[in-house]
Amino acid sequence: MSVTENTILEAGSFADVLRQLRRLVTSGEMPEDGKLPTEREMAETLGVGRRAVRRALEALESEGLVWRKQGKGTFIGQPPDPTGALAAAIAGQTRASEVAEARLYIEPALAGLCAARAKPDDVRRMRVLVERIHQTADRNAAELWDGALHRMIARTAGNRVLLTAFSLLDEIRASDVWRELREKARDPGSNELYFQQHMQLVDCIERGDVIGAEEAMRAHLNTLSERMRHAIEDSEAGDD
Amino acid sequence: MSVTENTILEAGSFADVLRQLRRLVTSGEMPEDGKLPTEREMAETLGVGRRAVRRALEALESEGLVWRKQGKGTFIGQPPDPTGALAAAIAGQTRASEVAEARLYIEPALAGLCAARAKPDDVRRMRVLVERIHQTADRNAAELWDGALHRMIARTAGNRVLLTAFSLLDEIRASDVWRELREKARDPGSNELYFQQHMQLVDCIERGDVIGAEEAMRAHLNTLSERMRHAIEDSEAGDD
DNA sequence: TGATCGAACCAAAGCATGAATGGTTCGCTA
DNA sequence: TAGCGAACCATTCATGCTTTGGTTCGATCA
Repeated sequence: MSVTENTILEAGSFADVLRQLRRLVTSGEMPEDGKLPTEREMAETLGVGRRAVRRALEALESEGLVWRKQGKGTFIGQPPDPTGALAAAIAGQTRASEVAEARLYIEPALAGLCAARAKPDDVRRMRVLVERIHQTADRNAAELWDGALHRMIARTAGNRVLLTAFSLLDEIRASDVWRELREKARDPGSNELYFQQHMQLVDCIERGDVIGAEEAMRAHLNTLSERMRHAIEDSEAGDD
Repeated sequence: MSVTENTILEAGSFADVLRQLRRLVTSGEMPEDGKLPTEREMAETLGVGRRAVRRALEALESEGLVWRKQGKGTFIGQPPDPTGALAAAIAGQTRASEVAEARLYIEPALAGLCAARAKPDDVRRMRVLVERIHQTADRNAAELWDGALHRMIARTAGNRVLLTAFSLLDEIRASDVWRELREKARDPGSNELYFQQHMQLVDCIERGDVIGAEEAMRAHLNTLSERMRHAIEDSEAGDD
């Protein structure tokens, strides 16, 4: 942002509004749906023209802090991706085995492409995520970091169609039924193994080893679904 | 269908209606959107109770000839899949190379699963499609049959998540930009090669050869994208 | 002269209402 | 008992009005 400093001197209209709105947005207050007041309301509340409010919102939008939609409103954060609706639609119809199977085909492909295309900076960020997964004590939080790592690999692969397919899987996994399934499948003894697998995967990606990355991802997913399968069998045996 | 024959004797209401509606549906008449009259209209037109119409429609629906939706109506054929909207959204953002790449990962996976799960009856229908592709003189029509074969393989694979991913690809390929691209890439000399590849693919599927089916599909897609790439380069060279 | 403001208009989205339509239940009749 | 007619329910769609961001224009003031 190259905000002209002199405008601040002018009884503060635009820059003033920008500061106030930025504080409002970043403070994490506001209703849970993240919807801000309308531009007209803000203008009146802040005692300033609508034009000034719009300029401030444009700045915040370019920073990715808010997103706007004509006829809808201004919202905090990033615009929702259209994958969610589709994922919800098919989530109810799919069995766990189908999702695991699909992952076993799509994620190794993404890992391979990622190995071919990742830049040093990408690898560095992946290593940070691997660290976070391993160091986080709270397993729920660790799973969020794990998801972030897989998403990052998918994004770095640089194929939007496969990324959409992955997002579909990711959304299904994020649904409620799956979360509790994963909690059942949790096994503290496996953490060390997961860490080694993650490290091996990122190592392959770093040296551009496509086949190796695919294999590493496949091995990782296999141990995951193995654990999951055991948990399902146990719980089903318990239910009978 | 175990329609009780005696009902026909009773001045024919249900069985009579069923026959009339089946003829109406299979005759390929009706408006292009495939929407049938409302149940109430049909009942009045045929001079019969709504209940009889509903029973007939239930039979036709169980055969997959029509689909119905509360508040919407009764339609000929299969219900549309919800992938369309998402496909349209990402179609504009993706390059041809990305789609080809994604195909190269997803379709071999589907071919492999298909080889593992196809029943003799499925294989028989695939062979019919291969015949049709090869015997149809009109290349536009032949491409429709080709699409049908790939879709059938995807469906027979029996994984709904991967099927959704495939549908996404399929929708993108069906969009206008892609159709004209395929027309440019058309090469009459390749027809014999495509036929052989299709035959080899179905052969692998028939004998449950997972690896072979994957390889065959991969080889097929590679020649396709090879042709496509040449066509793109030629047209770009021509544009300069 | 240049920036800001207020007002008005445009286009996209939401919302409320009513009609159409498949899904369901009830009592009546032959 | 099966069919019929009627009524009611839940979902979907069409319609018109309102909201809201996007845009333009002239007026105002430093």
